Amino acid sequence: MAVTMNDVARAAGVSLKTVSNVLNDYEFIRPATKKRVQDAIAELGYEANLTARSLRSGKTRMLGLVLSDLSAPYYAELASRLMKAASRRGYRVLVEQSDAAGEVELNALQGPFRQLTDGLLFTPLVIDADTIAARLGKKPLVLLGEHILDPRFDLVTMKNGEAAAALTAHLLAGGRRRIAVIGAHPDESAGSAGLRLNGYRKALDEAGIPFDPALIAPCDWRRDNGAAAVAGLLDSGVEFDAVFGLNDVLALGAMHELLIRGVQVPRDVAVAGFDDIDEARFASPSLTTVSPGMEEIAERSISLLIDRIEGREAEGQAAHIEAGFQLEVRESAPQVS
Amino acid sequence: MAVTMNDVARAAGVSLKTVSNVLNDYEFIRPATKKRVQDAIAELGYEANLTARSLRSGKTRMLGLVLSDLSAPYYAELASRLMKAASRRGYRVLVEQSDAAGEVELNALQGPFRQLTDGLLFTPLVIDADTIAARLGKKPLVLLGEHILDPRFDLVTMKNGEAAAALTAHLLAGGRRRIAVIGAHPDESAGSAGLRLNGYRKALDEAGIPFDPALIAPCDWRRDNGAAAVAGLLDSGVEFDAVFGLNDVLALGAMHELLIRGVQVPRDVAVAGFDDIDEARFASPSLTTVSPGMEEIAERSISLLIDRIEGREAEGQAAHIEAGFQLEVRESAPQVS
DNA sequence: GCGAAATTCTGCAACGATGTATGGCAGGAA
DNA sequence: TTCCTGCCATACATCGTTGCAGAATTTCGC
Repeated sequence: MAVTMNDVARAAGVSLKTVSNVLNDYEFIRPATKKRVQDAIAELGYEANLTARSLRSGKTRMLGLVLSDLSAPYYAELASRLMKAASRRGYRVLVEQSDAAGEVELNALQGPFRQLTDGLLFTPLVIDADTIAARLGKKPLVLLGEHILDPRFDLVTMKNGEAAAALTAHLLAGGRRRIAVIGAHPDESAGSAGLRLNGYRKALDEAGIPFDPALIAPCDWRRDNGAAAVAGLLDSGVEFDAVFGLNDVLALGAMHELLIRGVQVPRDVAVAGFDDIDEARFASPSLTTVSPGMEEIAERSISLLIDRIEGREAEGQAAHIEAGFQLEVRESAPQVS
Repeated sequence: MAVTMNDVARAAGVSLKTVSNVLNDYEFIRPATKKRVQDAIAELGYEANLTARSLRSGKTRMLGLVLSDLSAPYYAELASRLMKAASRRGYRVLVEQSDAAGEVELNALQGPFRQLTDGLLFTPLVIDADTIAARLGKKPLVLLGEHILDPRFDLVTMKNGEAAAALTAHLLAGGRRRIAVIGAHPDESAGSAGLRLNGYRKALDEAGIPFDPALIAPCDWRRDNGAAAVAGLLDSGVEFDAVFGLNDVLALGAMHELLIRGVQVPRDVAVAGFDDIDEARFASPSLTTVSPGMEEIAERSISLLIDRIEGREAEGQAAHIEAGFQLEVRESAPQVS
């Protein structure tokens, strides 16, 4: 049986509550008493029981993180950073993989998962704003990414549209005129895919290049889909001189397929991605991409969520935070002077 | 205020304890009573308070997973699979990143983290068997990987030595004679690095090829280290016709550096890795590597740990489980007939 | 139709912490 | 001297659940 506060109290010759007060930095404790208690704690090796504390206080000091799949490099890096940022502030992160299943997303909002956490970082992929609003309890929620842009919810994201436009402009500046886009999600306009596609179209417009739907390949954001999409384009005979993967794994999958088919990158087809995962820098050729300021995203979303939890942030108005981005020009779509 | 068991009991006209019994599938409950309770639960939208349950029962139905860094692709994939396997059995996984810091590893063993979990999946990188034994409480512990081989602890791992030998033999069969090894950990023999290096030496021995220490590059298992190690080898003028990265990111970093320097893969230098991360298949050229049967590792380690927790597994003797492996021959070190 | 056994349900006391209310004891003001 | 205020410590109730022991009811064998 573990050491409890009662044991400490007995050993120190004080009441249970005094031990509690010492632990919680209560102001009015005589230094001598405090020391006696602390000595007893050290001697007995007492550790506070977090479960009991949670039951009594209603706080768990855990944050929930809901994302589709932790094995996707972008999410893995993000989760790692979020966990470190949370840890610095005395919180842990409990991850839930939704696999883009609506049921899991719903359960994360209201089920046992919610109970275990003081607040939620949520990347909704399936359910919509009204569903969230309907199921949302009293605990704080911060949305990540931006499948949902809604004044009711806090949101931390990045300048998807701007970044995609900048990347597209870079490809155009390199002389590319027929830029295929891989990973579009036709049914969804507010999500990252939609916003990035918009950025692409905006850049085309500004350059006076017509938009050709034949260049847009819809698919889920997985490496093998990127490869398959490029295979489809090549087989269908659509001409293109660049590929914009709406995220890095798509671009890398696409690049792999191009190289297998004997298409040279970047000579024949330039390739660009989005996310700047660690792998992009070490691909061959290295991948031109957008670095989304992930550290900023992690830091600010954790800060915002914890501020909400601890009531430091004014209620009533949702925060919409947009992290900056940076173009990482590498071999797959180099600068052309 | 949330709905409690008391509210349900009142609504169903039974005692608090009967509600508890229904929830816990107690055997002797009249079907009619059970239904009344279940209806009341449904009507009130009651959800069990996990914190209270944990306090009372001493179980959290959470498993701890301690690894160095979730953003490493191998760990990300492993964590994802472990979480799914645990979820199927009604457990959650709480991840702790140690960053290979001994202090964090110690705290995971005995601190608050331990309290929050019913059992631990632990990849120790710094602390040794005796330290673990000294700090180990009563809760089950399963070691992952094999930096520690000790009869006191359960261990789930793979045939590191055999696999490395098979991979080396494959390189030798391809006519390679000077195989550089990247990512050795000179101070540690029982860890994955040591075992894989042993496998390499064994294969060399069997082929009658002398071992050359100049070909062994020690470094931590990070992509940029792989690149730097190859750069070092090239600069130092050591001759080699193959690179064996002790894991995939090392191999991929190495391959990147080779290609940048104009060394052709596999013509001039073959490259092989270890882990078969998703990325290996889509690298250019695709990476020859060892697939470690990760699904088996995930499934069996979760099973073992939960069996221990629930007392299904006989105490007293530690299980040492070795998952199988498979050679994935790809472009970077192809089959030579 | 009786006692024993099986079934069904209940009350009480924990699990280990914290919030509230309050009780002493100083010392300074009245 | 008396009263009040500020400091320090305490007792008790409480968070929502489950284990234990036992009460009440039914079933069953003979």
